[in-house]
Amino acid sequence: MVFGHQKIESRRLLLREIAQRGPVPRIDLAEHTGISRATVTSVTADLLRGRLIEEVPRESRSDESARGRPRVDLKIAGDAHLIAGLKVSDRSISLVLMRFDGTHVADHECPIPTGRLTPIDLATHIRDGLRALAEKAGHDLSDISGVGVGLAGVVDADHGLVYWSPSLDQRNVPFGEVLSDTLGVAVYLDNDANLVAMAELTFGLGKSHSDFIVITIESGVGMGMVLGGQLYRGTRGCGAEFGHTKVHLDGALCRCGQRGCLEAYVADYALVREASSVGGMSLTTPTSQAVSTVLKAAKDGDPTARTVVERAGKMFAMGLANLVNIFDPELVILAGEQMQFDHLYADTVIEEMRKSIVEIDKPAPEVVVHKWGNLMWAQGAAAYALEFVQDTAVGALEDA
Amino acid sequence: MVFGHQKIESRRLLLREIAQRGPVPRIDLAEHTGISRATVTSVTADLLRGRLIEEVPRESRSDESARGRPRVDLKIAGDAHLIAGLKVSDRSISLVLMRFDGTHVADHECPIPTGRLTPIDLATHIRDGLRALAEKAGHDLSDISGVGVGLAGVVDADHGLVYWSPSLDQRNVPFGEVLSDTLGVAVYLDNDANLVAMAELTFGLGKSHSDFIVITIESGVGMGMVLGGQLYRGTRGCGAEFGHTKVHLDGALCRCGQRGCLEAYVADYALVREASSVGGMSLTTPTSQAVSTVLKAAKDGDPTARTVVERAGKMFAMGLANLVNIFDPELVILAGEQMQFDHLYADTVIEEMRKSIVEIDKPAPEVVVHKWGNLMWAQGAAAYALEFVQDTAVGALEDA
DNA sequence: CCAATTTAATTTGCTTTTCGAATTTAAGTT
DNA sequence: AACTTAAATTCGAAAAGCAAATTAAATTGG
Repeated sequence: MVFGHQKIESRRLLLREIAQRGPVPRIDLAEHTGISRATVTSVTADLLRGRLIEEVPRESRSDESARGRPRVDLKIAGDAHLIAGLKVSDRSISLVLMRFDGTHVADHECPIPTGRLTPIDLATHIRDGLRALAEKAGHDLSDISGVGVGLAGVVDADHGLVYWSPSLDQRNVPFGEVLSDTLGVAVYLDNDANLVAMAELTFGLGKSHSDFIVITIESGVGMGMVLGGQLYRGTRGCGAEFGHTKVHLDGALCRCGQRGCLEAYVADYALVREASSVGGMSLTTPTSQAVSTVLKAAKDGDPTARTVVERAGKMFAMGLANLVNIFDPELVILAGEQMQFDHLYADTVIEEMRKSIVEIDKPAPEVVVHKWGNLMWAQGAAAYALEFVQDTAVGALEDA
Repeated sequence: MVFGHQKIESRRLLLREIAQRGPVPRIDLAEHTGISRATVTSVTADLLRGRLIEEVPRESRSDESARGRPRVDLKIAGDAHLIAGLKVSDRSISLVLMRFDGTHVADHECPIPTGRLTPIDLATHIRDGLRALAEKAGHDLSDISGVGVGLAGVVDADHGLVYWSPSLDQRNVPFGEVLSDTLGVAVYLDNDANLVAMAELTFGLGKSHSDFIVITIESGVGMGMVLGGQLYRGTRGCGAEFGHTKVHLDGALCRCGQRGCLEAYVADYALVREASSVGGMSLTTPTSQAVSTVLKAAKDGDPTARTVVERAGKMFAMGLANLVNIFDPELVILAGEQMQFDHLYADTVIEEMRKSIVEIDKPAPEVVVHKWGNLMWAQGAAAYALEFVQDTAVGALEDA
């Protein structure tokens, strides 16, 4: 048939719908998908038989009539599969384990040597981390149905190919393959910039929005885009390089070697560099501490520090405004874990952005700040893997 | 059925495929779409019966064996429908008439009063223009199956609503409705920035690329995006405002009232303004002539003019690089009709852009310059309408 | 407490759509 | 003229989904 096996297609569609809407009765599924009630009954029967979903009694609500046959909610069967997600950063790996319904099972953090590793070494560290993670929950590595992996650098997610990553000592590594060989489990690789967007799409505001962008600030500035309910990756797989968007002609030097990058004004190292070179501040302390010093000085009214911090805010607002002007999203999510960057998330910055976007009668996009924890990335990786595991599970359903 | 009437869906799919690939034999259609040969035969039979496509003898090629039953090419039946496209600009309307297969029938240009018009007035001018256009080809307005209309401003294409346009004296006009009432023909409205992208998608490089951006320079700077083979409009329908992307904090004043917009450095009025305010050039002549003067002076080595023009180029390169960094497209198309902007399309500018994008192992996106004629916009509008006419025609096919 | 009512879910029979395999068609080749 | 090759068509069967009818599970009212 045209669209592959169609029955599989509607199974997939309904499974996704149930995953997204949480417990939901059949009649609502029919309503929202446009599939007839008869077919919903038959398809959900298949899913129930395969133990991918389960029926749960519905608690009565005041807003719906209590008469008639009561609705029966369907939800994803949490125990159907285990999914892991992890992100590799410079000195550690963060991991989470979740059930098929996205609920949290365990998390873990394990240190790795700093600097570049061989693919085999990194794969081994990941395997050890996953084993420890599984053990925490009384499981075995082989119980896991899929592992999502986020890696900094340039990654071709479709082919599991790593063009370049700060974590690896080689270029053009088929790391997806290496990893799944090492683990004996299906591995889904992606650029880490996309992970937070994925996490938002699956567990966050994606439930109610289909076009949004997510900005993350850590050491660098990252970005993920969701367009039409789908993660958009560029064509070369190198994610959206918002941090290296130019905000000043021949401006400040960026660690990427170019000039005028947004990152060169707002990243931690940029703040410290400026404050120490211009002001009398001698900052020989490590970066993270030095940043706090600069921010505190700015708050306390030190004029140099204040200028530096204010300019960072203005540049950030300008970069954001450019994004909004180009994409016209419904929503902009600023995600981060560190209080360090509060100055970029400040109302004044957002106000500044609003003033820089093209005005029309419709309201400007909503801006929300999400302070996620450290596991945000790993959870996004798991969300990414979850999609594949869902599809695989649907494909593996036997016919009656 | 799940996806609406499926037969209609496969008819639509095959018609699009034929439209895009030009004359193509059935077996290739089956190959490319994944539809079985049996079904291709039956569906194309329907399309043939409805006279939407026709069989043409295939010229023999050296690269395919001449044995066996020869392939029979299918192509869109040009005479099935007439489609018009038009764009409203400040002092005239440009129109084209094309056949169902996209071939040119006639074009026309008619002046309109400058300044804002009432919706009814503008609709009347459009009707008159269309009548003149149809007459040129020996047709009547009522022979036209669909009209695509491009309007500057903020347009909600899905609802035919014009939030604001420099051509209209009112806001929030349901202009699509007004027009189709006036014309008695189906009207499809869109923001003009999208039209060139549409034209490229349908008649230009869209045949071989699915992710690209199109930049247009006239008086302002416009942009259209094609992502995944589809035109991307923002969520508020206000097109991609590349021209009002900020390239300098608190920079030059733009006619939109904000500061530092790209347009404020590269648009015609910006060049003239700078050259006259700084240099000794007194430019009281009309803008288009003044621009030529500045450009000529720059070429002849006048230092002031040269600085102005060079900076425009650098700013443009920076804006382009930002786009590439964010989208990572396969291709960037610079489209324009006026030789005036050659300085922006120069190799040095493109080279400058290449130096400002994030480097990875894969090659940078291709950049091509398309010097289309004045009718580019109108043709894009027609291409937009063509899609709808195709779908309508498929939907109207009677069953055997 | 039982009949009527209401609403959700399921079953039944049928239609639509597509496909695979066999067949036909239209050429070239020997 | 008989054979080969490859495209297109035909034909019977299977898949998938739907509408309408039916069944199920609750509340409400007398």
